[in-house]
Amino acid sequence: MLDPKYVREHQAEVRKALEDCKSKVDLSLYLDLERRRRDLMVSADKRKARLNQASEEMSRLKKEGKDITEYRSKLSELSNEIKTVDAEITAVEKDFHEIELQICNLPHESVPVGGEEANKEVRRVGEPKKFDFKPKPHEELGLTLGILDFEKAAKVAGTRFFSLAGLGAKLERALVNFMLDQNSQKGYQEMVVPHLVNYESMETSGQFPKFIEQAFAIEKDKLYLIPTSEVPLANLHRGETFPAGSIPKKYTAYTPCYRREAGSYGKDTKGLIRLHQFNKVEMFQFVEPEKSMEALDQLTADAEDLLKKLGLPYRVVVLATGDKSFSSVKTYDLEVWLPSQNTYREISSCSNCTDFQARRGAIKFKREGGAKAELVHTLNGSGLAIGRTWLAILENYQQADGTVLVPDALQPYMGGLKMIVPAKP
RNA sequence: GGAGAGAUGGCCGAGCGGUCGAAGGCGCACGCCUGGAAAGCGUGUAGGCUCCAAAAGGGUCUCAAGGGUUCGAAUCCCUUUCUCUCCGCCA
Repeated sequence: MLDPKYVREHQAEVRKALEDCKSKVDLSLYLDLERRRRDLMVSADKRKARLNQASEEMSRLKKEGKDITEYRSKLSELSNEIKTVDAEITAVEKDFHEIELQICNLPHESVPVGGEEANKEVRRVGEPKKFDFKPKPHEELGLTLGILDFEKAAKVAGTRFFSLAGLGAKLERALVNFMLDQNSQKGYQEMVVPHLVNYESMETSGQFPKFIEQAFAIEKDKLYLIPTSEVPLANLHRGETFPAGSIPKKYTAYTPCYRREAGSYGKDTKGLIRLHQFNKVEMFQFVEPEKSMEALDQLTADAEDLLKKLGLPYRVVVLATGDKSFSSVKTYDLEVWLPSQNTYREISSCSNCTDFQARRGAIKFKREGGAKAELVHTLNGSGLAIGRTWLAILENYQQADGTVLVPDALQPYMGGLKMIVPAKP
C-alpha cells in the first residue's frame, strides 16, 4: 500500500511507475476517491463537532431541570444527517481501499524498466561443470536412485506433488538443517510459525486480494495455506511498534509452501521445479527505512553464501519493473545452474518491500529519543527453496554411473555420507 | 464439542447512559531537592484520520472488532474474534 499523501503530491511520478509495473490500476479514480473521502470527512466532522457541543449543552440543561424535548428532536435531525454522511464515507472508503490494495509497490530507481526481457544479470558465480557424458535431468536420476517418486504422490494427492524416499528424504532434511544453521549463525532468529493463516495476514504481506486465486483455502475455517513463510513472518509483528533499539530484527523459518499454480498448466510439468507443495527456508528482516537498500544487498549475499557453500554455480539477476514482485521495490533473483536444462533457474528471490507491507499491517518502530513511531521496512528472501536446491545438487553432482556425490558442506548433515547410490529394491 | 468468565492507556486497575481519551497506582521522561544517589515533591506521559503552505493550533474518531438502540454509549442490545477456567476428545 502506498502513502496516499505521497501519491497525491507525486502524481506524474507514480503514474509512470505504475506504467512501468504494467499496473492496470486507474490512478485518476484513486485520486478522485481520495479527494472525495477527505471532503466528506470534513463535512461529517463539522456536523459532529456541532452535535458534540449541543450534547454538552443538553446535559447542562437537563441538570438544571429544563425541558429538553424540543431540543432533542432538533438534534435528532442533525444526528441523522451525520449517519447519512458517515454511510457515504464508508462506501467511498471501501472503494478507495479496494483500489489501494491493487496498487503495486513503486520500483526503485535502480531497477531496469521493462518486462521479463529487461531483467539484468548482475553477476555470475561459479563455473558450470563440464560433463564428459550427457547430464541427466534430476527426475530421471531420482527415479533411478529410488529416492524420488511422483506416481505415489499423484495417487495420494494429485499432480504437482512429490514424495522422497530414503536418502532422498534425508537429503531434503539435511538441506533444511544446513540452511537453518547457516542463517542462525548470520543473526537470523530461528522461528516456527503457523502454516495456515487468516485473511488479514495474506493481505498484509501483499498476497490478497490480488493473488487470492493462487492460494489454497480452507473455506470452512477461513484459513489459507501459506505460499511462503514470508506471510507468517511478516505478520508476527502486525499492529506492533518496535521499541527503540530493537530493530533490525531478522528471522529465519522453515516451512512447506503451498501454491495452486493456477494458470501454469503445461509449465514445468516434469520434476521438482513447480509443485503445489514444496519446502523452503526463508529469511525475513524488519529494518530502519534508510538502511533497507543496504539490507537487501546483505540479504542477497546471505542467500548467495548458501549456494557458494553448496558449490552450486549461480547467477544474480535484478528483476525489471514489470517482473519484480508486487510488494517489492527491488528484487534480486538467484538462479542456479541446471546442467540438464543447460540454463539457470530461479532458486531464491530476495526483495525489499520498503514500507509497503508495514503500511498494510501497521508495523512501526521508534527511534532512540524519537517522538513518533514510523513505519519499518521489510525484506524477505528465500534461503533457499529446498526442492530446487535438492534437484540442483542431483544434477550438478551427478556422475556418469548415475550416482550423486554429496557436497562437502552437507556431509555432516548426512551422517558423513559422501555419495548417494541406488537404494536396494 | 459442552458449560462458564473475561477483553479499558506501556503495565495494573476504576468507571450511576451525559461534562470520560477515560480516576488511581506502577513504570517512564524532565525538573526541584542532594556532595551524589534513594526517598520526597512537581510537571508531563496513546494512536489514527483530517483542516492549515508549514509550525502553532483546531476538528473528529478510537475503551477487542463490527453492527444496533439513543439527542448522547467504555457503560444497554446483537454478532464475531481472542483469552482464561472446568468437562469431553486428542498427537
